[in-house]
Amino acid sequence: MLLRIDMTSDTPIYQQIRNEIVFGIAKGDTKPGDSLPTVRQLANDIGVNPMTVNKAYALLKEEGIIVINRRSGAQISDYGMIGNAFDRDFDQRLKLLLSEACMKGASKQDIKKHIADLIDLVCD
Amino acid sequence: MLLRIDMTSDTPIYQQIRNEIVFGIAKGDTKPGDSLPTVRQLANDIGVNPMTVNKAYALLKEEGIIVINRRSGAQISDYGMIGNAFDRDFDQRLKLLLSEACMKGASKQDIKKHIADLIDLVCD
DNA sequence: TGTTTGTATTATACTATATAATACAAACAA
DNA sequence: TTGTTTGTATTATATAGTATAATACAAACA
Repeated sequence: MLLRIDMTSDTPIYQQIRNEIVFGIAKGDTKPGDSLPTVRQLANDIGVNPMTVNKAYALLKEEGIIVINRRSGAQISDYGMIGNAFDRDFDQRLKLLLSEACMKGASKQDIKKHIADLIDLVCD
Repeated sequence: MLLRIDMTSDTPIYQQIRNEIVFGIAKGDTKPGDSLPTVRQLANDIGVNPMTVNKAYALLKEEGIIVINRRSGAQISDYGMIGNAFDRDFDQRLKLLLSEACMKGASKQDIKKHIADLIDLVCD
């Protein structure tokens, strides 16, 4: 479990941890049933406070992305069951991205092409 | 100039103001050369402190989206000249969205279709 | 000259983030 | 049972971001 964390980023560390795990799942590197490192282990690897990792795990748990057994630690859940992929928050963030690209002069075709390329990069 | 601001949102107000203006430009409601309300006027309309609006304007100016003449106020700049629409930050945010959709079980085709629909909604 | 503009300054309050040091109940191995 | 590891709760502290508030000032223009 190697997570790329940028300490200088505006994005909070616990959020980055959560995102990196999402990336791993989407790419297929991490699959349902796979175990995550313990809170203390991951905190030690990254070099942050255990409570920061705990916050990331709590967030993932709340989202239904992982399940936590007190002893065996955290495992990737059956994330296919979570619900609608395109909820309001998702659409809001997506609309903002599309608008920014549009505003900067990218054509609709440019955007679609660019996204199609990225999908193959990040999705399994 | 009607901006929809959500006071209960986690997104900072100055950020929401900036985003709403971006939406307006992408959709074609606001065009290069168009004037924005004065800092005090917009602050009064929305019901926030003038310095909050000023922060949004300063951000838009830094991004090259508006130009500011001390007397005549803020105007939409020729945003086509800003640079590459797909910079590192843009791709990072886009990858996260695509990964989340993938993780939740959406197929690549689903995602492309959904995005194609949204593009027509938000872009001119 | 006088008014409006964006902007700078200073102060205050609140919240989020992160670290730190403990502590505790649950789960399991011995 | 006993002992260890797990996630988690608690409390305290420090820092930074956000927002408001009250002024003040230089630039632009009628």
